[in-house]
Amino acid sequence: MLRMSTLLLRTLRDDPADAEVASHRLLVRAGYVRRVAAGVYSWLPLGYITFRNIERVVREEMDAAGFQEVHFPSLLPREPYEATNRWSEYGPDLFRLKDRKGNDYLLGPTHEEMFTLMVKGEFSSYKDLPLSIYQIQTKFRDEPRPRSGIIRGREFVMKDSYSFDLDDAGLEVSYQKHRDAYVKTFNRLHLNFNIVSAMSGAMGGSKSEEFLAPCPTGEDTYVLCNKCGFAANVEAMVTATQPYTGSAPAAMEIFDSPNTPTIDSLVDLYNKKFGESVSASATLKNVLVMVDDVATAILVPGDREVDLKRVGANLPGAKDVRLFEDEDFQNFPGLVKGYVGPQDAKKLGLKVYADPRVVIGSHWITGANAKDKHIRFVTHGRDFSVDGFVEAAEVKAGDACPECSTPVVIDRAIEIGHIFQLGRKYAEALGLSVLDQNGKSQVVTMGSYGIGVSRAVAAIAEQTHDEIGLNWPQEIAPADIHLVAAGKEDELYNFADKLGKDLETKGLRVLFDDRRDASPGVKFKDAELIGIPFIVIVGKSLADGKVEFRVRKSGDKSELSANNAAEEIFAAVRK
RNA sequence: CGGGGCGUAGCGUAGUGGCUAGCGCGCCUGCUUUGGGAGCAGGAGACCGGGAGUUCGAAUCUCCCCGCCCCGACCA
Repeated sequence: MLRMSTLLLRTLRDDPADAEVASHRLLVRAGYVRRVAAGVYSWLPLGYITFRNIERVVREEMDAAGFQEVHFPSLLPREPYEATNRWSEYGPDLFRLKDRKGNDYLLGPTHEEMFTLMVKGEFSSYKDLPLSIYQIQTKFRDEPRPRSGIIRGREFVMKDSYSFDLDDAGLEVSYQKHRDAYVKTFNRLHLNFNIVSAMSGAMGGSKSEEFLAPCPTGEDTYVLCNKCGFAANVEAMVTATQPYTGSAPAAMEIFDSPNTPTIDSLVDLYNKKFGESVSASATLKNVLVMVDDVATAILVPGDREVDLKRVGANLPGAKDVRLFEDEDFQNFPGLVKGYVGPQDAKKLGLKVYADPRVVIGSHWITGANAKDKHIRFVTHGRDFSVDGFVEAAEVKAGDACPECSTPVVIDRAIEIGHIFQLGRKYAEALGLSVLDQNGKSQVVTMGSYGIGVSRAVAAIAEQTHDEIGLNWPQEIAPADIHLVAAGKEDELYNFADKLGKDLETKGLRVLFDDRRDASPGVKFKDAELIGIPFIVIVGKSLADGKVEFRVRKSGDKSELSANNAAEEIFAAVRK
C-alpha cells in the first residue's frame, strides 16, 4: 500500500511556468515528473508506476503476438551506422561522443542496424523466418526543438520491433500481425486513435501507417473522412481530380498587368480589365523551389499555398526542398519574381511539377516571365508540359475524400505509433541474407514498428484529463483506489488502514492518504489532481457506519456501508 | 537556424541605479484547527543564470556567454 505520509511526492498548487500543454502541466503539478534539462525528464514514484503500467501492457501484447524481447545498449559504436550511412545522414540530431581512446560512439536514436546485425549473427536459413523481435529502450535524439513536456523529448522510451521475412508476402503477414497487436495495445491503453496512411519518409521503405491519438495540442495534422473512414497524414493525402471537360481556349494572350506581384492584385486587375469575375483559382501560381540543387517550379492553383512538406514527401528521392532565395533568382536571371509562368520553363532551365489539380487541358492566367506582364489562356498540354505531377497544394478542410468524395475534416493528433514496411535497405547495407529452399542466397525483407511508451503517458493524460486534474484509465493508474482518511480521530485512520489492507488482500492497488497534518480539503484536491479512478473517503460519516465512494471521472458519489466496505468497493471497481 | 519571450529560495512571483532583496505556496518548531488547497506566533532557506565592464554604489545599465519556454523550420 502506498502511503502519502511517506511517498516521495509534493504536489504543486501553481502551474509550472515552463509548462504549456495539459499533460505537461498536470504531470508536473501532480508530482509525476520533473524536468532535468530541455526534453529530459525524471520520473517520481507515481509517474514511474504509471509509466511501468503502460510498458507492461505494451510488453504483454508484444509477447502475446509471439514477438521475442531483446535488449540492446544505448551506447553504440559508430561502425554499424557508418555502414548504413546514417552516421552522416542523421546529422545533428544524433548524440555523438568519443571514448577515452578517441573512438566515435553514439547514443542510439533508433536501432535498425543493431537488430539487423543480431539476426545476421545468429540466423542464416529461410527456415528461421519469419522472425519478429522487439525491445523497450531509451532513445536519444538531439531534437532541434524539444517541446510539450514529455510529448517530444530528447530522451524518451520507445518500444521498437522489427520483422524479418524471406519475401514480400511474408512481410505483409508480419506487418498485419503488428498492426493487430498495436490495435489491441492502444485499446487496452484506452487511447482514442486513428490509423492513417503515412509516408515512410526518411527511414525508407514503402507501406506505412501511423497511429494517431487525436488531441488539440498534438503536433501532427491529419485528414479524416467521417463518411468512409479514410484517414491520412497530410503528407499522404491524395488529391481527387477529374479530367478537364471544357473546350480548348483561344491562343495565349499576353496582357499588361502593372504592379501585380500577388495573386489578389492580379485577380483584381484581370476582372477590371476584361470585365470578368474570375477568382484566384483561375490563376496559376508558380512557386520556385530548389529540390536538392535542382531549380524547380511547382504549379498550384492561385487559391492554394504550396506545402513544402508534401512536395518533399511525394517527390521520389527528394531529400531537401526549400523555397527560392534571392541568390537563387540571381542564378536564374530569366526568372522575374512574381511574374513566372510555366510556358517558358525549358528556356529558363526549370524542372516543372504540377499539383494534380492542374489537369491536362486546363487553362490558366499566369505570369508572362516579364515584369508587369501576365498571360491568359495558357493551356496545359498545349502551351506547356510538366515533368510530372506531385501532391503540392496544402490540404484544406473540405477537400474531397479520395475514396468517396465527401468533404474531409482536418484534425490534430499525437503520433503514438508508426508501422512500416522497411524492405531490404538495412538488410542490404549490412549483408543480412539467408539461403532459400533452393540453396540460393536471398536478402531478407524487414518491417519496422514503433510505439512511444513515454509519449503514451502524455497522450493518455492529454485525452483523459479535465480542469481539475489527471484522470487515468484503471489499468494505467498508479493505483485502483485512492483511500482518504478525512479527519483527525485515530479511529478514522485505524479503520482506513484496515480497509486498505482488506482491499489489497482482494488484489486491489491502494494509495492511502494517511497524512495527519493535511486538511480534508487538501486531500480532496490532491486526489482529484493525481487522478486515480476511484476515491474512497473515510470521514465524518463513519460515525453513521458509512464510507463515501467516488468515481473520479464522472464525479458520482455514493455511500457504502462501512461494515462490508471492502466487498462493496471491490464489486464496484471490478464492474 | 529565424522570430518572440524569460532567467530572483523547492514552486509561483514583486522589485527599472540607493539602506538588511519583498510576498504567496511549500518546508521546520509550538499552539489552535480538521468535509474542499485552515489560523496565530516563531524560524530555516537566494553568492538575484555566469563572466566582464560602467558607477561612490548594480538584481536593476552595457557587452559577451549559458540555460529555458513559445511560434516557425525540422522531426519515429
